[in-house]
Amino acid sequence: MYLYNSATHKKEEFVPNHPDIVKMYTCGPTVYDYAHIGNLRSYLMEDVLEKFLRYEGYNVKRVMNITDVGHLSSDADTGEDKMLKGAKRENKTILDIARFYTEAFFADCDKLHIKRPDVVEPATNCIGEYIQLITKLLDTGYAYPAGGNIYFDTSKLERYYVFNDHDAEDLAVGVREGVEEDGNKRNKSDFVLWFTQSKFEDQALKWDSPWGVGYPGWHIECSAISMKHLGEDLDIHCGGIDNAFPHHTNEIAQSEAFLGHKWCNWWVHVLHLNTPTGKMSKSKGEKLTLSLLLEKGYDPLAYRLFCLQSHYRKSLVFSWENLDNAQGAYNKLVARVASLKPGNGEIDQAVLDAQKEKFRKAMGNDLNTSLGVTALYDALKAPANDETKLALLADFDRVLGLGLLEKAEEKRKADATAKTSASASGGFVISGEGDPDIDALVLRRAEAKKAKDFAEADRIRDALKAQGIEIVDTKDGAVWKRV
RNA sequence: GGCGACAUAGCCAAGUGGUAAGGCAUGGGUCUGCAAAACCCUGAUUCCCCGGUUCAAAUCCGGGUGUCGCCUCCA
Repeated sequence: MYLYNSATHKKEEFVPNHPDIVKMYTCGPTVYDYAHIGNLRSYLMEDVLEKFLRYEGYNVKRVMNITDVGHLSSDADTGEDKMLKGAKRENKTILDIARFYTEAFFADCDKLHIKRPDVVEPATNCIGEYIQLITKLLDTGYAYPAGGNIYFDTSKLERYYVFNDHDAEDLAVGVREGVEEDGNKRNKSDFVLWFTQSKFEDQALKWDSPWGVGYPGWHIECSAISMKHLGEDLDIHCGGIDNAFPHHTNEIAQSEAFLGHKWCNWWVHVLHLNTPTGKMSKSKGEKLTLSLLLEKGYDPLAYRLFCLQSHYRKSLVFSWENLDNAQGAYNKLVARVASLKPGNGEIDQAVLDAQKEKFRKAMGNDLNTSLGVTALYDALKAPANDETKLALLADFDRVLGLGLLEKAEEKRKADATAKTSASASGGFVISGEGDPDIDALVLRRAEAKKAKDFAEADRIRDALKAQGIEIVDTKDGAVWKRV
């Protein structure tokens, strides 16, 4: 497959270091609050990448960290730590909070059909590894102590700004409010590997180290956790675009200084989901969590479709109108799949192969998920029997993860249940929950219709609608449901 | 201020030099007492702007403009 590499700014043919395995690392969530759907977009697109690699026959080992140290006590993040404060009042420890939001994160992932990585490692599990890494960097002269902290010396590297042509002089330190230049640094771009002088007054988690009691810097966890589980090299490192600098830049600096050789070949960055007014994480309005989408009646998989219709390297604007579009498209897709009849003839191998090739080509071109979704529609329109179409849909869904066959099966079952629970009266069938009062009204409306008293029929329909009950006529009778 | 990405219909988008896929929405039709659902039909003389190369440019080159991101918390 061809995959865009942020490190070279080019689409390149993907070739893993070892033919038998693809080593993949993902920067995981900071678990101090619920993830918003913009966070989840990144994990969703990375999930598609992993699934496509598997689809192409690769063995994938994927590792994800959980950031549960370093940021939790920060007050810099405007008001976002309210939940943490609230939880503190409830006598929960930071680790309880981390556990709670880690579980919430994976619960969201489940709903979006995002596969759990093979290894999930909390940052607080690997203090020994960080110390080992930092010790070697100090021994080899890549790191230095200053003001109680250990810093990485970026001037020791031939090339520090690997993603962009930054110039140290151009970096505007202090552009953001609350960020002050650290006088201990030898170079503007140096960064902290180990803190003993806490930036935050109430840093709750601390560990002993050769340099004093403290806690690790922001970047060291990803390098150490990756090496712990994937060894000295890495095929693909993923994350949101905001991580490219400085987080990933610093990871490369410390990892390659430690290893003495090239570390990771492919850097995959997912662009942001924005609101019409700007960046999601800073939006002032309601926090867009997956739970909120569910409360409003959206299917999480409609959100997945919404993401898949766009491309991971393009920023995407979220609006309720856009999500409505996606939900409508998803419902139609499920309905069309549900109307296919299984066991309808033999699979047509020629059609199957031709359609699969189109899908592979689309997805293999830097994960063109928009064309991947088009392949679903092409499969539904293919000149073949239903058995072939179902086989294609099942095949593509291994990567797209839209759960189309499962949803279609649910829909078929629900329709069948409604039919069997229908009560018949004089040949007129009423489907619903079986409420006798409502059934009686529906029947009265049917009789009014039969007598061509449409005014009365519409009156009953409107009256029920006022109670939140909708009647839909079918050729066998009427179906009512609460909306 | 510096660096980077992106710009195609109301919206999401495909497109990698040969005359603008697909999806959603809209509008029209069939069906229905009406409605809903379903099905059929429907849309860009043009791809942010201005130049250039070419027989031919959404695609290549140059110059603008706009939007978004990063510049030590961020997916």
